Amino acid sequence: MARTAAQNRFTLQRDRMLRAAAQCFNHKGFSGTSLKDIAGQLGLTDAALYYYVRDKEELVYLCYLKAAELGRTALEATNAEGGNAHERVRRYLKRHAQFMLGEPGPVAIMSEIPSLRTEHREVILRLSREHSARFEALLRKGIDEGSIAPCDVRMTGNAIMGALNWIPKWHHGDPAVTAQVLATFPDILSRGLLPIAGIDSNADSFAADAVCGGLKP
Amino acid sequence: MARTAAQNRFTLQRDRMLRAAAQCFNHKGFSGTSLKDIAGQLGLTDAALYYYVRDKEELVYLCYLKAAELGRTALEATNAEGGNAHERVRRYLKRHAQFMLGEPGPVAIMSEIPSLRTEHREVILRLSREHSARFEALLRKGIDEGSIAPCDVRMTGNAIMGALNWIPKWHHGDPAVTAQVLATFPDILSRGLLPIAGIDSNADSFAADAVCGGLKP
DNA sequence: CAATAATTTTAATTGCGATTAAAATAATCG
DNA sequence: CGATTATTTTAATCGCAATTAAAATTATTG
Repeated sequence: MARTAAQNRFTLQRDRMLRAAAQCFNHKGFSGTSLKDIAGQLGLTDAALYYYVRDKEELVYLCYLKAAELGRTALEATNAEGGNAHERVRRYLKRHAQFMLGEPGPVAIMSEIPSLRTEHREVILRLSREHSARFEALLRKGIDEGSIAPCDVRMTGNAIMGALNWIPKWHHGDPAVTAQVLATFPDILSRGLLPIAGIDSNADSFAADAVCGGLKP
Repeated sequence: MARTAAQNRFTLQRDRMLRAAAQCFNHKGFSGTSLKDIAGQLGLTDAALYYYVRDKEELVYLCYLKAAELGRTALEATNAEGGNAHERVRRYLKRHAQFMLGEPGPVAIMSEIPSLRTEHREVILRLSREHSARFEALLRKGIDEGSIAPCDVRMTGNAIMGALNWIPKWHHGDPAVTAQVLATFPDILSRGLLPIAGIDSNADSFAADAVCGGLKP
């Protein structure tokens, strides 16, 4: 249980590594960053990274794992605070964005999931699906209680998560922009969920639902 | 002006190449796809690709260029059809998604812009910014005419584009899902733009606007 | 059909980035 | 301090995917 000082240092240093890696991936693109680049950011030599990870694939895996856990944490923390579903969605979005852009981050965009080795890929995909499922459950709760307008929760979830996950693509670390994002994004993304008195929601979507039947992403 | 048959075949074959490349990139990730993979899809040898492009970087550039032009085309075509801004946004989203998932596509997710060579990167970024600007102008028009609720057009644009651009990430070619996406996405993404009688929009965002002042994508 | 141009392949080459092994340095601990 | 452990570096190696050159094939055209 009690971690030795060494174990702590190891974990801490590895986490610095993951942040450096994420930053490089987002700045220079995945194929454009070498282990040397990442090591360079930390004032180290590329070979030093192998003390912390088996290989580059594991490095990527750990980056993605961290990103996934961060999302889960954001949602759990928000749910723990209570409130109606619409409010929760809003607060979750803000918290998740805060994590991505601020302290625990930066977080790497998961553009290379397919090249993870099978076991790792499956872990990430499972976490990813679980997170989606929990978010969809929250949407459903909102629909039941009336704080969220009826909608196709899977597609709506995908849309919102997509917008959220894309943030690191155009956000380049400017603190003013960070503040702006945190101030506006949660509202922008949750606004479309509000029930509108007198409008029976998106009728089109329901028609499509009826026509298409079950889906299977 | 009149293109010879040969020129036509060349362009056609190159376009098949771009589609194969985009599909590979999205399926296997960028770092996971070799020229051999792309050539394989076309029943060719890797070396054959060099008849069509100078190098791999140019291949990626052309993929991205196509993706960018496709977005511009979708928006222009929609604007040409007229209608109020909210309706246009909705139709544009549908058309763009249609392009990405259907005929002219598939389209490659632009995850490797940073590793394009400078001139190419600048072309793509310029097109990208121009497209954002045009979309934001459409939002502004909607706000003026009252079909869209007042909002931070830059952030709202980013959010909507993010959700749109993320689609190829989780869409794996199932026709039923494609239909579902086209039927629901445009509504989901444009719903949040509707003015709501009795609600003076997202006051938070405006407060933030006042505080932050200018931003710099 | 001959000749020229267009397209693809075969067979090297090449270079870079990931990886490894062994040595060197720094930290920790009895 | 001496010894052991933790961390990093130096210096190779290694493999793979990109690239190239020349030859072979296929299409076009006068």
